[in-house]
Amino acid sequence: MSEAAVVKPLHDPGRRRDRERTREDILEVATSEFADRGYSGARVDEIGARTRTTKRMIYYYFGSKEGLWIAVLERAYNLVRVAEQELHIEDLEPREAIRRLAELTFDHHESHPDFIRIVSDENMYRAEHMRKAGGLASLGVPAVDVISQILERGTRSGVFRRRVDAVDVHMMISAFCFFRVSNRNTFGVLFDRDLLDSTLRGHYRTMLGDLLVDYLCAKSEPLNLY
Amino acid sequence: MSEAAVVKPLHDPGRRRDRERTREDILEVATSEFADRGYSGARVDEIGARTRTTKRMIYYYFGSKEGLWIAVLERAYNLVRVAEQELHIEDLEPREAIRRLAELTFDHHESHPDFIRIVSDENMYRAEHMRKAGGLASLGVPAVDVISQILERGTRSGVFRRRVDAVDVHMMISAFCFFRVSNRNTFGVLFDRDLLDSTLRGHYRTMLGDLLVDYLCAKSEPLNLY
Amino acid sequence: MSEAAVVKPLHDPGRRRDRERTREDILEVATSEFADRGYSGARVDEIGARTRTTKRMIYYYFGSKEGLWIAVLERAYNLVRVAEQELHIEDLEPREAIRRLAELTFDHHESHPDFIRIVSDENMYRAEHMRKAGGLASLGVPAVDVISQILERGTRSGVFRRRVDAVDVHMMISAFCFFRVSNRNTFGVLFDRDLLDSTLRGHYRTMLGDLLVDYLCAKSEPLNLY
Amino acid sequence: MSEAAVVKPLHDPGRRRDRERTREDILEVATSEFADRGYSGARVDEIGARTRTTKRMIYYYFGSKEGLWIAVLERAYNLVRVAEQELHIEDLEPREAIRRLAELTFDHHESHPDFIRIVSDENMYRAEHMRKAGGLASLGVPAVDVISQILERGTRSGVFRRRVDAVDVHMMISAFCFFRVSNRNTFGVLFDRDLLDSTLRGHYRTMLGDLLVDYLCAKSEPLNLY
DNA sequence: CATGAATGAGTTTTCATTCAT
DNA sequence: AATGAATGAAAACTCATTCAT
Repeated sequence: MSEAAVVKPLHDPGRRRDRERTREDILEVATSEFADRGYSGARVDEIGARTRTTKRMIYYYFGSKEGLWIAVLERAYNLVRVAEQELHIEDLEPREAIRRLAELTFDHHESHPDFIRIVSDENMYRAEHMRKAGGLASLGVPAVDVISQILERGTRSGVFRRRVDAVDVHMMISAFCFFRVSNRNTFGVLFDRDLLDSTLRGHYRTMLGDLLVDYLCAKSEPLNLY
Repeated sequence: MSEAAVVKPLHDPGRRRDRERTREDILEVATSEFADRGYSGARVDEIGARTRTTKRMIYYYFGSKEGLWIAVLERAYNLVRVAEQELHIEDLEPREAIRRLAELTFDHHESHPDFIRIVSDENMYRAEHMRKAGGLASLGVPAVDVISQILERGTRSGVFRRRVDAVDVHMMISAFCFFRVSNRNTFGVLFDRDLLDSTLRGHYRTMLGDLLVDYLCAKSEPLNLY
Repeated sequence: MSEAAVVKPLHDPGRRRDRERTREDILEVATSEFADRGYSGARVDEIGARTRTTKRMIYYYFGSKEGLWIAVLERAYNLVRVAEQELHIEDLEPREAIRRLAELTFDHHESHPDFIRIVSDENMYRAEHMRKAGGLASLGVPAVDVISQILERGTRSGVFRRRVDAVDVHMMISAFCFFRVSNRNTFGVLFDRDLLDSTLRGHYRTMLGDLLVDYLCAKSEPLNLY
Repeated sequence: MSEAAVVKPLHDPGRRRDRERTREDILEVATSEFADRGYSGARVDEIGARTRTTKRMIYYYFGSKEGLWIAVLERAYNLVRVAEQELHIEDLEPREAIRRLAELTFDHHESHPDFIRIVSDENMYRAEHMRKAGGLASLGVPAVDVISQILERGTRSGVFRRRVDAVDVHMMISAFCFFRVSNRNTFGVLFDRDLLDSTLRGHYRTMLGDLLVDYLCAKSEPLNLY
């Protein structure tokens, strides 16, 4: 079908334009399209076509395809941050707390494959857009602080005998959860196992907790990161 | 620079043509270019220009950009398989064997960032090209067999008390090693830590071994995968 | 001459853009170019260059070379239909009516060699594009109805004694008129006669009428088509 | 599939090469391919691939795609000429003779659609290749001579009262027979009738004879061609 | 603010043909 | 004479972006 053939009832001129609604509409469509085809593979035309308005508005609001991608990235990370803040594990026993934290990450990754795909692709661009964005630098610090507190409590109480760095714990959790989603497809072909098979969900969720707890509780030399 | 400005002896008339050499030359350049810019972002023109021959030969030998990508994927995975076959850990103590295996994977991922980027991008395409390729299905089985043997020995000797599945062990190792490279950039921005910092190399290499050994040696319920 | 050397005001900024004018402009140029070189031989570049706008607009409005060809076909047949509707022969004596109808067809074919060439080429493609087009199926029915009425009147009045099918009469007329134009060149080489020689025009025009009238007025067995 | 991937057992080096067999093999394949896709649409690669030998031999024997097309044209017309020479109608009653001649043409066109398609396409090129070929000029004369003799006998005997030119009779026959095959597809779409439907074959074959006989037997003014 | 039309610069792919033994 | 590898030029098509009201 030719480009010119696209005829779409544009939004009702009699209804008050809502900038925020239009922006949000575009961002939602763009997130889905970028996640589906990657930054380079996504088409501005296609995003525009799936929007309530037209392609022209993308340039109106975001300036360029890159500007749209950056806005999508910022929005995606902010949604994660909001989710993290809903976790309340201050009073849990340290081993249980680390399990709950890991499970939250596990669940969030599973339920946000679009986010994983966008982050994956941003890594293909060596995070250059995140660096441009500003406001994303050190966005992970609060999450690490939560881990630090758990580790501190566990160490004080003696259940965590290994000396570990909170960022590294976060990395272990992320690696496990991220890989399971991001590499699902190639892993499936190579090993004939679908890591997202719903019957395996509990298995992997428990495994992650065990992995962390076993590691943290084992005795180790004092940590010397650098 | 315009294409026309490139002055290059198109082929050496005095040298015997060699299908395999030409193909391999193209594959090497394509691997690097695809890794650098992704499938969609890479340019056939550019790949051709960096080759001993011309863009035209890409179509002569591989038919299309997609055909070239598939050939690159097949070659990349076969190089991994060859590396795996050089590992000889039959006689090592089980805990030491699993550490050595993990370290091999760790080292290979670190020294082949191109491979990681290509696999990442193939996951963006939901491994559709790998499925088309044929010959890549179940390519991972031999690697899993090695793990199975280590686990069996460790279980028999009593050092491994946890019942685990070999594919899952492979997944843990891969997730750790893959994520460290694939997500280096976004992780760096969010947590201000370069996972590939050379001074941290030993730290993470040891961490992976500890993680696995702690997990495998801990006592567990009998495994029931499904 | 290289494309780059063509200096052309790409569009007149002072004049209102007009979808229909642009489309029609492209269709006219395309008709001429397709007729001249055939579907496969015509060049999108060349069509674009002869247009008020650029090659890009061909894709904007018609999506592909094939889409343009289909649009050209539809337009060409619709022009024929319009011409047919201007014929008013209801009150003529049947033999005279059939002559006038044949002469209209004769004249139209002679004055629209582009149309003949395009139809010839579409037959090379087994009319696949016409089938895709839709809207062209049974487009000939009105023309056949006109013939049916003449035949009916002629039969009733007794001047047409042969029982004939209207579609077949149309076929005879078309075959004669079409061949004269479509096969002019090979016929000229083989028989050293130019069927379109202007001094022969009246000769062939009369011949067609005679052929039909002689046939229709001759006595025949009852028609049994199938 | 890439070009390079074509692996075909070339002809047996131990068997004596037969130039003529190879040429004829190529010509047959080329005729079929040219008829199927037209001159411009046919691919030298594809013709080569369907041959016993390789594409390279086409250039070896025919010099170019155009050279091959010319050779195909010459061969096609020579096959027609051979067929015409098998007709023996010297002793038939003139009306019967003209019917038999027309039927021979009718049958030949029906059974050689490849020939019709090639001639159609050559007309798209304004017979430029036939003019280059040489040996095809006035190739039709013998066929016209046969008609001249029939007309002469019919006129002498008084059954043909119309004064007609032999070339024109040939044209009428050709137009009818050629159109039925060449325009089968577009006619089918426009009028929902397949002119080559086998149940209509006798109908059209008889119609052509009637058309000619009615015309030739009708009384006319003296012929004055120019 | 909003928008339909338009577009320059690439990008993949194709094709007849030639090279070099 | 025969052939496998190679190729320059051009072709169709795509894409993010801007024009002009």
